[in-house]
Amino acid sequence: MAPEQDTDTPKPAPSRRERSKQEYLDRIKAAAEAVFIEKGFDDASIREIATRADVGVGTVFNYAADKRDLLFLVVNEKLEATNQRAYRDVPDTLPLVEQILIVFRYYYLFYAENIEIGRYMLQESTLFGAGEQGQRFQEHRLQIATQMTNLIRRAQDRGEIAEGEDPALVAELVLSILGRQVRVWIRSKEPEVETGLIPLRDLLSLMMRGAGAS
Amino acid sequence: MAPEQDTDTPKPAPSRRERSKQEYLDRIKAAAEAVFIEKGFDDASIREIATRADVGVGTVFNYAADKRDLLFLVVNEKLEATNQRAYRDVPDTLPLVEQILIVFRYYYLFYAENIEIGRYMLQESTLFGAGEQGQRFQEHRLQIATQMTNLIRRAQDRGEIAEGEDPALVAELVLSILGRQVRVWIRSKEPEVETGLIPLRDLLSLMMRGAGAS
DNA sequence: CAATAAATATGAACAAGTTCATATTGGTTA
DNA sequence: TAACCAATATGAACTTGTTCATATTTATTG
Repeated sequence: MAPEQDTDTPKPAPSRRERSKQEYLDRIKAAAEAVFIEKGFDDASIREIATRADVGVGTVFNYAADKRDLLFLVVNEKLEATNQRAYRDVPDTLPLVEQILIVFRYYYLFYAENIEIGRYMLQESTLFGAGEQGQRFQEHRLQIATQMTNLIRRAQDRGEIAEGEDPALVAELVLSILGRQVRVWIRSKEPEVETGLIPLRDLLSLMMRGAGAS
Repeated sequence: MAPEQDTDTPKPAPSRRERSKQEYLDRIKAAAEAVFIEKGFDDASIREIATRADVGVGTVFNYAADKRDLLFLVVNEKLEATNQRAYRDVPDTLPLVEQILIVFRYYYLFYAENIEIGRYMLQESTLFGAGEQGQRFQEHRLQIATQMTNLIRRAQDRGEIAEGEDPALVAELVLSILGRQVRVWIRSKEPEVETGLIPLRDLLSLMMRGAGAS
């Protein structure tokens, strides 16, 4: 109950400076999230975020390299949480295509929950990689690829995927399908999750059986 | 030799105003292209483009809705030309995968020719659709899908693609592969065309034979 | 505690995209 | 030609992301 360990313990009682820093960060993150959700990325202004966080404009840039970085400061952990949940909830007994669709549904739900920001995220995800949060975002992508590869490898062990195939390559194909379809989907006026999943099922089935003639 | 037909002919002798407009447009396009190529998208400034075109800043915005629109005013026709050339040069006798790779090589060459702008284009292509040039860009994408569908339909006629498959769905899968790989490729430091094409061949082959076990 | 150094906060200043009221030009009508 | 209207050009002004010299706060040392 008493966390009052001496120095050198894993949790050496945060200094006043560290506490202050954390408080600033929390306030900025909260304000940024609110404004981004209210107004979308383009119409959100740093000045308004700073004001709501009760912080100087310049201070915001001590916590995020730029506006884009600020957005990903807010969404990165949400993204990671979504991903965690998605793979945790995949039943081990379902056919691969159904498993993938469950994972994809989580992603679609995430984007649907906040369309404006989701649109912007997908757009930026093409290149974004500089800055701390950009780095983190790209690492998250690697994780997604790894997890999908594992899902496919298990399907291969079950005999659903041909012996000789490289699970990583199949995963690449699966994520290609997701990438294009989610972009098409999110461009529509009011993207609806179940509607968006329909073409995914078709494409995944096609991928499984192959396009070539016997 | 004398194009001095009366009114109502298809080409009714451009009025002074039309000529002037065309000249302004030409000057702005030329200046924009030069500056975009010299400095890339972000570092190109409207003011410099206006100065080089010998035009007021405001005038630029009479010819393009915004900076992004200005870029696509310059690149849209190049893109369309590239696409034309790509499909014109596809031999009718090659296997489908090789045909697709020839088309893809043209796309990669286009992007490689001007990496900075290419990166920006791929990023914006996710959502860009408002404004005149955005419209045109999205129409171009539809055309790309149609052309790929036709290529696949012909392969189906040759017996390369299974009878029952929908060529449009197969085309969707092919373009999914392209979309992801070109994004991964262009994110690298110095994207080299032939290197970028390697994973495409693997993925297209996988697509043809299918991932599922016999 | 006083003095010093390091970390952090701050907002004025800057740069660049965009808007818009006004001026200019081109076409049309009397 | 003169008078009027519509199209187009223009740059001052506004907004907003971003930088940076300075002020403030916190930690450390003597």
